[in-house]
Amino acid sequence: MDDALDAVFKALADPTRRRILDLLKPGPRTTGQLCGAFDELSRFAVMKHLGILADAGLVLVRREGRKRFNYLNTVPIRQVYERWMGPYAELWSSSLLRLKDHVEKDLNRDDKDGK
Amino acid sequence: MDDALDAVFKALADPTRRRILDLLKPGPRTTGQLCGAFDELSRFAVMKHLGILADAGLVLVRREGRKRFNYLNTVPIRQVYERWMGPYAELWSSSLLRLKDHVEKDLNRDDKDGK
DNA sequence: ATGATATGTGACTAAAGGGTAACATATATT
DNA sequence: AATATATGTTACCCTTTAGTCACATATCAT
Repeated sequence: MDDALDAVFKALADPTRRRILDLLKPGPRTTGQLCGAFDELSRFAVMKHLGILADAGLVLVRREGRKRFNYLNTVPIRQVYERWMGPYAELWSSSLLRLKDHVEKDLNRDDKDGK
Repeated sequence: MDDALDAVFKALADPTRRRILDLLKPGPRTTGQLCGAFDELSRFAVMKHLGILADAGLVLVRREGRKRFNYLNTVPIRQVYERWMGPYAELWSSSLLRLKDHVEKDLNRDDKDGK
């Protein structure tokens, strides 16, 4: 039981990896630059996270000499979004409005029951 | 080191939970209905997953008698999307185009080096 | 009330994954 | 060639978590 975006979700599950993506948001950074941003972590921990992000396709890598530039790739994030926001879902607004109605009905029920 | 959406990402990390969200996409389902869709899993495993999804705010719950209706809430997913697709990121197209250029440069370099 | 249905809880097990330390390779610079 | 810099690898520890079993509670129908 496993879907295509599994690696992406697993990658996004860790806060350190999300912070890495935050750091890559303005533009590419080398591995060393990223390590510098994590004083509390070993260099290798950061590299491991970068590897997981790269396997998931969230980070694209370009090597230049002894430097490795890491790029944020937002395509998988867009796919995540579309998975549950796509056309087959109930419309966001109508869905929430309907739940709001239900909850209000519930509150009324609770009031009547004196809970 | 922990951000506001931590529970959401943790919740999305498991394929069973993503399947549950898929099942809720067309509309609300009761817990029992969801259990029926997972022959290979114990009923309690499904309930545990629903609890995690509810804690993350991805599933909203309305109780009616002995039934519990589970609703998909897409708001956190939209927040995930906006975190890295927002205005401070490099534009999706330009970012990818720039990387494409870099990769092509890389390929040329490799060719020259005869790798 | 009583049985059937639907959901909630406590304790435990086993695998996955984040962390470090020590070691290895590759590239630039002098 | 020799040193410093930047990145890659192997082996191990420990916490987290997905899973089960057994038991408990609440609601509907007769």
